[in-house]
Amino acid sequence: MVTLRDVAKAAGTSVSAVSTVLNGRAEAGRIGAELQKRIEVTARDLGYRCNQLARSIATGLTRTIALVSDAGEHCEYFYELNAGILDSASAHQYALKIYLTAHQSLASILEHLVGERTGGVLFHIVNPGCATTLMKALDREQIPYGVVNTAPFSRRGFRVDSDDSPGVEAAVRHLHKLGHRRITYFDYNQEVASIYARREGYRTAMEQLGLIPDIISALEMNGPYPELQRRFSAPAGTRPTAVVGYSDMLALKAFGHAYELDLKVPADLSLVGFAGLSLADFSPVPLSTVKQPFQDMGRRGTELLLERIDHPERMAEFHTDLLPVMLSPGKSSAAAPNP
Amino acid sequence: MVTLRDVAKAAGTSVSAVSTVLNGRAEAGRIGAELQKRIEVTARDLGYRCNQLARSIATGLTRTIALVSDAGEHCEYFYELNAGILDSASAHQYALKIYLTAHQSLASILEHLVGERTGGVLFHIVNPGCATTLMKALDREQIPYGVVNTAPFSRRGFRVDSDDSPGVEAAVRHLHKLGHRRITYFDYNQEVASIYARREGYRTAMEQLGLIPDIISALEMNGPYPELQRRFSAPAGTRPTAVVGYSDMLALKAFGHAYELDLKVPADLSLVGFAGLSLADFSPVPLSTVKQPFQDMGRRGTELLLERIDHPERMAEFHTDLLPVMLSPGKSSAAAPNP
DNA sequence: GAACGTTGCTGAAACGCTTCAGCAGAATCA
DNA sequence: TGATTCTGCTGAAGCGTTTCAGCAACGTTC
Repeated sequence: MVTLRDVAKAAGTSVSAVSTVLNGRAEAGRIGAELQKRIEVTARDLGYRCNQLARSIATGLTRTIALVSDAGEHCEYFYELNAGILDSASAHQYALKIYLTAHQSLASILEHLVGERTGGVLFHIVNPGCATTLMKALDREQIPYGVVNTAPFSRRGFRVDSDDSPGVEAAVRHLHKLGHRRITYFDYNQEVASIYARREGYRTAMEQLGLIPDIISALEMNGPYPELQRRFSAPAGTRPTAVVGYSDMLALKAFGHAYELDLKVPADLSLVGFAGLSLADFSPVPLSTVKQPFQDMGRRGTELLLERIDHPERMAEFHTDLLPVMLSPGKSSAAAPNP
Repeated sequence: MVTLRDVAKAAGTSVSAVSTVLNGRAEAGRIGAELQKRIEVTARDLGYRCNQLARSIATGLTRTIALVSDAGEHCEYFYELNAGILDSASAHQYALKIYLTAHQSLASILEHLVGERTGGVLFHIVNPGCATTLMKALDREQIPYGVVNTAPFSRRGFRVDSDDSPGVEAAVRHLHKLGHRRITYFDYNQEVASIYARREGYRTAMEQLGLIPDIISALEMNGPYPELQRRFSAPAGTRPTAVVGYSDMLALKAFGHAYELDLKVPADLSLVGFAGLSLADFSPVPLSTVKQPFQDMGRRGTELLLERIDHPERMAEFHTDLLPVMLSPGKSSAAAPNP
């Protein structure tokens, strides 16, 4: 390991001169051009690399942020969120650490977070319990944080999420424009912000269009869904001609039931999902879906976090950022069948 | 921030005594029971947390490993691999850092890896270029590494992968047992280890069963796939009755073409995929698939890495670990249609 | 009662960096 | 010419740990 001292010795100068030059603080006219050059050259020749740990303990700052997530299995958007966070973090020379509550106790996560003097924390958390415990501890340790793609769990920090309600509205209008009048909404029973937001979007749009809302809230996340089967089994004149799903996953579950009953998508039934990830593309009929900007959300969250790291006082005010979603028509939505 | 010194002062003793006790090195009979108790109590009362950075620079060891991946968008198994790695890492009190080559230059990743004195690196890399550059640098810096779910890129370290070939064999046998005789294999042209391994499994099984192999290697990863369409358009007596896909994704692409041509799955066409993640479950007809043990692979990789960290000399020998895959019958494979 | 062990604790160096006071010498100014 | 400012550089302290030599005090042994 080449240290500052090694470089200083090789360049025939002092450790502080080397540090100053290598950190680009030489511009203040403190170090002569010739010595500066000499230091840079020897540092490169020796393959010097700053020991960030030592720097961190000297400065009291670490260029590391963390993502804490309680995402369960098969979490689709994990990669996308990650990618966005990393994109922005690495642009600012920050590294990212990951903690999953499913694989580590809260206590041990906390231990790591403060033990390694993590600069700030991004939460992607569904379970309020997890979040509030950790947030309280972080407040005590003065570590900034915020949440991404979840409900706000505190009146401090910030929240970045997608603006879901208009997305579902757009989906309903899209179907309406295609001639659909019996549009069923399909979600499940969970007390999560996004469930309410999207359902609300559906209600609003249906009302404005003068249509009768029809909401199926499955009791469980995993099927089968008898209510849906019942709707699909009705005669063609009364059966829904379109289903908007809370998620791509649910839209595909609807696809499954339609398939069983030999309803053809999109000829007999149009389908619109929500999320816009791989599921939508790999459906037998590419799914029309409302795309959430997961990468952007990760990026935005990171930016807000870095801002809080630089200005801890801003933790006091709570800031919400809702990023727009976009309807992305696939092949699963088409003109309504003739009545 | 409460430091060792603060605790020492409060407990009326020396810094070294506190360090000794708090690290559990007091058992050697070096510290009296009474003082030990006193230190523990005051440390707890003051909310002391060891600054891992300082410890790392003092000991020269960091309890951090990294995952470097060049996984592109929509990478399905990223979460699973991650979860496995984290599971094992956190059991050993290690933290995990993530680097994606798509969002950061190799130089900057390297800078981070050695700058923060990362203990070891797990690669999940498809592009050989990325891997070898980084590996050479890591060798120079004496940082242990290994690859997970990719081809070996070096004769040092280790490789953990799934044992794909028997998985495809099992898939073919499964279909054969269901009466299928015209079984087409569907992959794409890419020079990747897993492509060869799985194709080989198909060839072997077909040969042993006395069947004629029929392989479609798409030129592109994204469809449409005219070859497949042609096969599916053939009359019932000559058309394949089953397709084994290189991945779940490709199996679903086949589903898509079947859907267009009104071939019913599994009545007219059986389908088996490979990977066994969310895609398989959310298909309209739950996909029969060969499940890869991504979490286990992550865990195993981490264990091997930690072993290399403790015994750097073992980097010299190359070790391969192939974990078994398992056929998981869904509803997309059934008895072959009557001829 | 001298030599030696053991027990229990402390002090200080070291890890690799940053930062700041300070010191020469040169340049500028009154 | 003496005072002041600027330029260019160094030395040392400090960040929070670990670790090890060393030192009392006491007990044991011969």
